[in-house]
Amino acid sequence: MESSPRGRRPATSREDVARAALALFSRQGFEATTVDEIASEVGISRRTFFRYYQSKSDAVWGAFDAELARLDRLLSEAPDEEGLMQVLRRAVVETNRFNEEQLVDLRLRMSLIRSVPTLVAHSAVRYEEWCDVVARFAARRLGGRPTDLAPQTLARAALGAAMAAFEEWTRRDDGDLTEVVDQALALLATGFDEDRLKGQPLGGDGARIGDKYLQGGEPP
Amino acid sequence: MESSPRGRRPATSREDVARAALALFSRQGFEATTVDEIASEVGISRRTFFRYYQSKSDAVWGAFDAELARLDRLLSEAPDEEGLMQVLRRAVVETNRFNEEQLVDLRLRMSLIRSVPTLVAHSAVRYEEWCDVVARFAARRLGGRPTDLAPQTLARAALGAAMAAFEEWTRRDDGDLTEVVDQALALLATGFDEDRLKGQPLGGDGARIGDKYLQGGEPP
DNA sequence: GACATTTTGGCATTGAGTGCTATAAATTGA
DNA sequence: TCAATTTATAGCACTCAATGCCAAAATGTC
Repeated sequence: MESSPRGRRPATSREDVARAALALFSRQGFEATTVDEIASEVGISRRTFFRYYQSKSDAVWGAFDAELARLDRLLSEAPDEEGLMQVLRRAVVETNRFNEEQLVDLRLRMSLIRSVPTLVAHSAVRYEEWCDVVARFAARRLGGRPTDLAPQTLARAALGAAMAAFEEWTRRDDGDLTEVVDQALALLATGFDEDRLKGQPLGGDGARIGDKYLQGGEPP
Repeated sequence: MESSPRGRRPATSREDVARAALALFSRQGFEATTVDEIASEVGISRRTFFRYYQSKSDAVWGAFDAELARLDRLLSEAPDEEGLMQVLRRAVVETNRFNEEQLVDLRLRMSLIRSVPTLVAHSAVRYEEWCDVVARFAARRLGGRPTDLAPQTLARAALGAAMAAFEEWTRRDDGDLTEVVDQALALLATGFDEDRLKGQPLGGDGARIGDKYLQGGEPP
């Protein structure tokens, strides 16, 4: 099947390195873990670690690239009849459907990403790639270039919604990730109109937005 | 007037350090500028630089803390009758009203922040503080805690809109910052509904949203 | 076995950031 | 004027991430 690989075989894989790194991070903390430790855990040299991941932070992001590609595909393949926000909502929810094992890992990753300052910082770089994908989609739908105000605003706002959903999901130990993501994006589509938020029913499952999104809100 | 300061006088000020740093960054680039250079430019030691700013990146953020406090005040003092998004929109626009001299600096700062990866990363940390302020406001208005999904989604989405506005303003050399910020937040309040985006008039100045926000969008 | 290819390891270097300690400069009070 | 106190600074040592460079190891090919 595979064309014969020519030179020396890799001593390990990106996956194994990420696994070892994540284990160490969760055991002794991100900052307290040095690259040397990760490297020696996997049996490679420090120098080689940096050939697998550009930075210590990058090791936390696992297969994010693949997820991005999937989001891009989902957004591109959506039928034109389906509305802008509806496609976006469905695509983002879909890319966040994981099995139990993946979810355990993801929860660990996300809790690191949102609590360790170094990783909070680094996340901005990775999330920018996510925004680019969404902005390109928005530009196709709205017209204009991906760098224009409308696509950029939509992309960054959608990112914000997704981040809020992740944070909510990470903080609470129960709850379905896809459901929270769906709620956040639905919320975004309301334009945060107070009337719609507090009372009116929303299409789709017919639930009142207020029932699901406003924990402390009393009816007017 | 001032109570007499007790010990040795500071050799410089945060403002002067920031000014020198910014000048060097703009001349030779952020990465190519070392903390030693900045320090010696201001006539202090490297060690002392880190007593003025926690990191090299922080020097780019000038008086961001003051801006945050102002936003907080504007959001707190708004009348209850004024709608959620209207208050937010007005407050964010207001905190971004600067004079010509400040705008020159700001343009430089923002162009660094959005183009230098290290600063893109660091921005996430500072922007989180901004989100906290908005989330607290949203929680007061919507009920519940600032960490709940709705306030968090609104805060992060609003941040996204503001960032998109800054990016647009920084990229184009003309254009009024407050106007672009206002447009982005108005856009957010539409919920990105395609019908509203492409045709319907919006309250306030009565302009069609499509006229202002969609450069390439043709009427349906 | 010679050769090309790919990965790895080690070394040196740069530069950010931190902890510690001594010193300089300023006010206050006797 | 001198001592005590207070605050800011300078300098040193150290850790650690990240990068460039080059030699060595491992593998397939001819």
